[in-house]
This record gives sequence, C-alpha cells and structure tokens, in this order.
Amino acid sequence: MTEPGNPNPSKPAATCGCSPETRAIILDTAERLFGENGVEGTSVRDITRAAGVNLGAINYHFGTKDALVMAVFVRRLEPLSQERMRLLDGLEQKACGQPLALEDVLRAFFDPIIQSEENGELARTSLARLISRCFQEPNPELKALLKRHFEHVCTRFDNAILRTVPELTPAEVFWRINFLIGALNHALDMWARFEWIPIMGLDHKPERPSREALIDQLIAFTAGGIRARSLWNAKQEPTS
Amino acid sequence: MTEPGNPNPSKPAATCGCSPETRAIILDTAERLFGENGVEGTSVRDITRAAGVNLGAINYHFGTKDALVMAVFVRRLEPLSQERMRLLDGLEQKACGQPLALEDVLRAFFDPIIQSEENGELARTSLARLISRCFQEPNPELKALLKRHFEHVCTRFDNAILRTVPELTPAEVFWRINFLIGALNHALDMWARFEWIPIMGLDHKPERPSREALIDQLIAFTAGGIRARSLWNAKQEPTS
DNA sequence: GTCTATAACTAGATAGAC
DNA sequence: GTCTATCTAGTTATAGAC
Repeated sequence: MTEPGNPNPSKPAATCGCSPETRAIILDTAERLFGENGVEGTSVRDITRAAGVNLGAINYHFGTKDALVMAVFVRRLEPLSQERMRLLDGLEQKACGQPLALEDVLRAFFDPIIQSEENGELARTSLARLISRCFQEPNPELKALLKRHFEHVCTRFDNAILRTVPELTPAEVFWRINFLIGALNHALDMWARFEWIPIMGLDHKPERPSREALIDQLIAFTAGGIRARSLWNAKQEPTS
Repeated sequence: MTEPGNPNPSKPAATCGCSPETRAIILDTAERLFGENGVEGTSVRDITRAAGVNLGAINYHFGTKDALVMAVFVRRLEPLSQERMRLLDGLEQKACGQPLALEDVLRAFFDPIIQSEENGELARTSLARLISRCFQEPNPELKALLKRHFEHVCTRFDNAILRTVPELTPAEVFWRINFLIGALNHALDMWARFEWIPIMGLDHKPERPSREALIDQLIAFTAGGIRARSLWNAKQEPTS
C-alpha cells in the first residue's frame, strides 16, 4: 500500500496542485467497492480505509461523494462507448454498404468490456460488476449520465441489428437488445464472483471459462436469440 | 432481543385493533422501496414514512431491518419457486418420460413471475424489480437465502433443458441458463419503469407491450439462444 | 498536500407513556 | 399495539493544524 507521506516537497504545487496517484487509487478502490456493495452500500470511509488514503482525500479531490460516483462511472463508460462505436465504424467501413454479419456486430458490442484495461484482471472484473449495477442506481444524476452514454451507442447498434435481421419489427429488436444487455450484465457479474455461482446442486461442477470463451458463448446465445422467429408472428398461422 | 414478531395467527383483526394490516403494509412498502432504491438505499424511516405507520412499527413487527429484508424476500420467493416447480412437475407428468418442449420449460420458468398476485399490477412490478436486484445484494444472510431458493429450482430446470437440447454440454447449458436469467431480470426491470427505457434516440418509439407479450418475446429469444450452435464446437470444423 | 478533529446530520434500535 | 422521545453509532462534509 502506498504511503501517503510525500517526501518530495519540490512538487510544483502552484501549477499542478494535485496528486495524480491518490486520485487514481481512490477511483480504483471506489469502483471495486461500488461493484461489490453498491453505491449506497459504500461509505466514503469504506473507500478511504480500503484505499489507504486519508478520510479528507475524497472531499479534497472530488468535492462530494456524488461527484466521486460520477467520476467513477465516467472514467469507464467514456472509453467503453467510444471503443464500441469505433469497432462498429470499422465493420461498416469494411462492409461498404453491405449488411453486416450479426455475430460481428455483437462482438463489437461485447468485446470492449473484456478488453485489456490498464489494471488487468482486477479492473475488468470491477468494470463488469460496476456496469451490471449501474442500470439500477437510483441516483437521478447518474441515470442521466448513463442515458446520455447509452443513447448513442444503443441507437447505432439498434440500427445495425435491424439491418441484419430485417424480418423483425423495430419493437422486437428493441426488446431483444434489452434481453442481450441483461444477459451480458448478469453473465459478467456471475463470472466476476464465481464463488457464488454454483447455484445448482449439479452433478457437473462447471469450470470457470475464460472471458473470451464466455463472450463466445454469449455471442452464440444472443445471435440465436435475435434470429429467433417471433411467437407474435407465429401466432398468426396456427398450422404448427 | 426477544422475537417481537407478532405470532398471533388465530387473532382476528377487528377485535383488538391489532395489526395484521400494518405488517402487510410494511412488507408491501418495503418491497416497493427495495426495488426502487435498493436495500441499502432504503432506511426504515423511508419505509415507515411511505407506509404511513409509526417509526417503531418495523422493530415491533420484525425486530430488525435485516429481519424485515428477509421477510420481504421470503414472502415472494417461496411461492415463486413452488409455482415454477409445480408447472415443471405438470409438464413432466404429461410428457410421460418423453423429452419436453423447450418453449414449455421456459414458460414454466417465466410465467410465475407475471402471474397474478393479490395486489395486482403494482405488486407484480415490485416483484420484478425486487428479483432483478436480489442477485446483487451484498448481505450474506440474504445471499444464503437466495441460494437456498434457486438451488432446487435451477437444478430442476437445468436438467430439464439438458434433456431438451442434448447436443449442448452441461457447462454450456449452465451458462445459457444464466444468460436467460439475466435477460429475464433486466427485461422485467426495464418493463417495470418504462419511463427510463427510451435509451435510444429511436425514430421508432416502441409501445409498451403487455407482460404476456413480453414473456412471449422472451421465450422466443431464449429458446433461440439455447438452441444456438455453440461457437466452441463450430470452431472444431472450419468448413462453415 | 496530508491528516485530525469535529460539526451537522441521519441511521437503526429502544424505552416508556398512552 | 401505537406512538414519541431519545440513545448510540455511523454518515458526509469542513475547518484548521501540520
């Protein structure tokens, strides 16, 4: 754990005036604890204690707990959304107007979540749990932030998927994307804390798959789900 | 301390002005608020204020907040699990050893969540949000309770689905059931608070479907997903 | 910049009047 | 059984010493 005492007084306090390390440590720790216990279930004392920094540090660096919460989410959602868009852009450029392959679109949506973060496995685990939680946070400011972030991305992917599965109605695609998001979030959350997973008394204890293998499974499942014939249409023709 | 829970099943409500009602009102209100703001984000003061009962009522009827939390979940999970098992029992009896139809198994899993509760629409909405939250609660006692409840049910459904889709490995079925659970929870949560849903800037504003229609969509999606060819196997034969 | 002390407030729980 | 007053402990946030 880093010692907070800074033996280097020659730091250009007047120009920079901040400690980049402490700030980052707080963000990392807060992200992990928010994922584990939720935002409401995590006090600033929990964070500063776990981070090994001073109690006042959060207020010094972020002002309020709410501002810290926003900073935690922004730090992750910003690059996540951008990477998703970037991958989709790449697919569309390569396709030159041709319809994309559904599996490729899904991979562009899933991959950025498991791609390498600067902090390795721990950060990716935190991210997974954080995102799976963020949809349920009651904080209205945070809700607005999330909506702002997902709006662009979801619209882009919604349109892309609509073109790959033209037989579905827009409303059907809308809900299936939500099914997909739920499957992704829950799977990553389960994956992140594998110890609680053995929910079943199973004879077969499943091994923990690699993240890549899990994503492959997710792509197979969600592609199959999105391509599935709607029961709504099936009901029109009672011949089955 | 002592168990302050009111164990007076034989006592009629009208005679003494005692509170079979208060207890139920507290449970209803707590369930709603837990769903909206999470367990940690809901204080006993929030509950008593919203329920219009006295601050001491929760401690009188349940002893502690934690005991109230458990009571809230037990009240819903018990009948939910039993109904799921009952429906699956019925399917298996009717099939007489023949493999079941995947869609029927899924419907037996989904339907009990939307089936009528005594309190109508509001209760069902609460239940949906409550269940979608319960997987993420950090409370260890609650986790144990949830595991106890889902263990039986998930094992039963796991085995049933394994028989309907014999080409999948047990590990694949295991994860696909988790995808399914995630899709269900997130969809119900989204459905319950439709106002936040318009996440997309869509040209097409989707109408809110009925619960039954949503479940039909879920069945189509998850059945398609479960039947999907695994990419793991597909990789073995690069002929496709 | 870091840390301590503490203010201002809210949490869950309880005791005792009615 | 209900309600009020109150206790203790924990919360965010701040002011000021080092």
